[in-house]
Amino acid sequence: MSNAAKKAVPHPVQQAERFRRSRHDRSVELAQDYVEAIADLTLAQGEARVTDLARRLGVTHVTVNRTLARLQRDGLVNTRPYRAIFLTDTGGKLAEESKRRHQTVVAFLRSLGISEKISELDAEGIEHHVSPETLAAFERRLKKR
Amino acid sequence: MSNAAKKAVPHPVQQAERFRRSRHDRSVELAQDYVEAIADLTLAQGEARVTDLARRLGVTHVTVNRTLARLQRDGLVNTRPYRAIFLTDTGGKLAEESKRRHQTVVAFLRSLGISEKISELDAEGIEHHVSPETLAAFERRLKKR
DNA sequence: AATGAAATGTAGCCTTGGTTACAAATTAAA
DNA sequence: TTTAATTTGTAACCAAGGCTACATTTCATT
Repeated sequence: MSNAAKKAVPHPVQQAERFRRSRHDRSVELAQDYVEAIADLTLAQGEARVTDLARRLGVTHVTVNRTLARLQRDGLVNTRPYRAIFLTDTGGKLAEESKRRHQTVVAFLRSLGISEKISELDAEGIEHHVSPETLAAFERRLKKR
Repeated sequence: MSNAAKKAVPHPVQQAERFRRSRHDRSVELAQDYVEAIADLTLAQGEARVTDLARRLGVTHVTVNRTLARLQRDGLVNTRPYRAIFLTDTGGKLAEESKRRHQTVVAFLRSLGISEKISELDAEGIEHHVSPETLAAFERRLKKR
């Protein structure tokens, strides 16, 4: 049975597509978490330092360091040894977008009667997988009542 | 070091907690995707084979192979060289739970007016981050109209 | 039963994201 | 200004999850 398609399985290719996207999402999540944290810290204390990020993200400063190198490579941040970290324009935009998305998801969950704590917790994972369409639906719902 | 806490930042520790959880979630996602796929395939064709899984998950058979080794190590599947893959009791339970969660999330998104395609796509990413509380809220909402 | 195709396994490499241990630079205090 | 503490950087390791290339097994077909 080479080419004959007698599988009773549901659309293997499309399935694969889904997993691929969800895998790709994962690679962007970290970047979003970082730029968001950097934006917050910069706002709150004037600058974002490696140690702050480490504490905030719950990892060691080493991990932060190497991740920042990648983010710089990808054009999201500017760093110089022993200096504060700054977002590039691209990074800044990503941060804003992420923050907005995060807030929307949290507000939406809250509107379903979920506690603040759980809303925040779940949103952290969910927000990265919400497409523009779904985000729009959330916002629609929030306005509508 | 240690005890001085004079940061103006919002609850760094709790923040870190969130990230930690979301990181942990990621490590469980793959397992869920695999057991779900194995359950589906077994149901649909009587057995789950490496190649099917590879096609389904959009990765090479090599990746599937090594992942299966990990799943076996973790007690979710039973595999023997050149044989079909079977779920353990634990694996089976996880698969069912995952499937139910997946369906609920999809149904919930659909109920918000989101297209089937997008619902499926987003659910794939979202479902892994939905806590029992939130899932319950989704179900509540689905029943309530 | 022999042979060729398909499935499965293995070796070895890559990137990401995490770690500890140690080195160097910066900052704060004596 | 020297010294001590803190912050940042670097080296070297680990596991997970991808890959390609090649070897082996199984299966189908003649």
